[in-house]
Amino acid sequence: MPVAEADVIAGPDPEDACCFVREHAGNRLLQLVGGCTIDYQGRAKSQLASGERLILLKPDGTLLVHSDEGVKPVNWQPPGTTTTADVRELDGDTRLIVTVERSSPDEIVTMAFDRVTMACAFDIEDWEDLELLGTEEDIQQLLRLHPDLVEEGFEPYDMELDRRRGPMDLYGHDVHGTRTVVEVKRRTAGIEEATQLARYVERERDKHEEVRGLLAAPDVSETAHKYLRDKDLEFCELDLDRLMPKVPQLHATQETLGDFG
Amino acid sequence: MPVAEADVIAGPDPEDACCFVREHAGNRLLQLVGGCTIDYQGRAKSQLASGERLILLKPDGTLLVHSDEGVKPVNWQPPGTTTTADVRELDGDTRLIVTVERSSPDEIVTMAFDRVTMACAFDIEDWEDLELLGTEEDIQQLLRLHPDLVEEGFEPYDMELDRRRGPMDLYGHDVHGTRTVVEVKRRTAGIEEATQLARYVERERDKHEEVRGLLAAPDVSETAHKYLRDKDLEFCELDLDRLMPKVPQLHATQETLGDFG
DNA sequence: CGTGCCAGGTGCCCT
DNA sequence: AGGGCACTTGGCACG
Repeated sequence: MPVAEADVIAGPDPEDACCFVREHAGNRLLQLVGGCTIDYQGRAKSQLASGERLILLKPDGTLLVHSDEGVKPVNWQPPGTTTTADVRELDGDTRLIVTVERSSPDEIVTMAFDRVTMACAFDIEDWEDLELLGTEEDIQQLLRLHPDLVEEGFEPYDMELDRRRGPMDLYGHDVHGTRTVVEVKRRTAGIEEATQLARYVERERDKHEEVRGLLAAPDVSETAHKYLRDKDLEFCELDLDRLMPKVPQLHATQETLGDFG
Repeated sequence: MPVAEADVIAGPDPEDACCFVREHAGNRLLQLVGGCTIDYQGRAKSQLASGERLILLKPDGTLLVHSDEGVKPVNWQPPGTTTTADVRELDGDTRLIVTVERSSPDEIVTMAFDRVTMACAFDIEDWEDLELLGTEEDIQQLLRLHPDLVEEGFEPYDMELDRRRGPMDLYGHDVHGTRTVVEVKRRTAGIEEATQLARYVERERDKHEEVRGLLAAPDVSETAHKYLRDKDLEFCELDLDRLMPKVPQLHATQETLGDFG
């Protein structure tokens, strides 16, 4: 297996940096570190005065501009962009100008460097997909398998491949045979989640005599709880500490089933 | 001004890489490129089989793990983490293990490298704040200044420093003196945005005789439009192409005002 | 493609 | 710290 070497150049002049970008953009994972101004125009518009940043250009056309703080890039562009590098005279200096643009929506990010500290490029190949456990989907499926964790006697309909019933997470009937809509959340439910449940239940109440609505979440905000009571809906506390440990088995079971399906 | 040089080492062995991480983590912007497995345990849980990735560790404790595609990091941690580097025997190989953890919530990301292609560290200092134009806040303020763009004769209350009236974007009365709540959106409004307006208006209708509700957005989904009609609410189309160009003046005006305030 | 909705969402501001 | 909400949200699945 060939070890892809990293090309690194320290403190290149604008011309060298420009060639470097042209050579590797859209091809390898390209990095630029240096002082630059950044302008963005597209869905919104932004300007960023000169400062030192790390620029990442992925082979798929993704742009990321990171400052020294925080998770979110200070500027970015989604995959599918095209990159241009040029050298221009600006304020009597020769500068590297890198633009990254895309269409629909039309957007452009322009980076004007007053100094390039480092440029490097390398191949990274990643064939693996992230396996994520503990999503809302996981919790839903657990509750489908163990409906008593929602409420004693609750029995969900099988909506596996029948989304025509609607976007409800769980739909079934309670111990008294009353239709019951359940909206599942993996974290503290707020007013927005309560509203979402209310909307689903309202639709069902238009069609049927009596419909209960349950918001199943590890916690609920006070405002949301009040809203639920106003709308004749209920909160159902989920004990994530008990549920989460069951998730790995669930995934294991599904892999096994996959062998047959 | 001292030019911060980048420290770069290519293909370090695990021990060297370990020292490098210990030396720079939490101090400079640290990068690792190489093949690794990644495990995350915290609010959820994830596993990622061995593949080549770019790891970024910012001085503020932010962790970013990027693969070769997409805007979102495949794993991450927000600022405030602590980093540990160790060398361990695993499957008969000596491997670099880097862990990044934090508390409240308790979370840990563990990276086990089977190869480090490159490690580098450098200082980037960025004192500048992004100036973003065309946010929802901008559009709100424009409409406050030019209420006729919402509707002929609309007059908003001055809620500048009085949030007690509620979280409504705009609140005023129309040409007939009828109370009118306006929810502003910068992009196509969907069912969620319609629901949000409905919630605000419902509260006001509980307190007052007659209240109109306007969803002001560049567009609205069909479902949302229907929902608005059902709830006796209205859609108000915003012409962003006409509004956006006015935003720069708005910001300029506010800077000027800032000189006096 | 539009529309809805989850996300380990993140970040901001307010109480 | 809790809570509501915008975000150049991004990403996916479905009609």
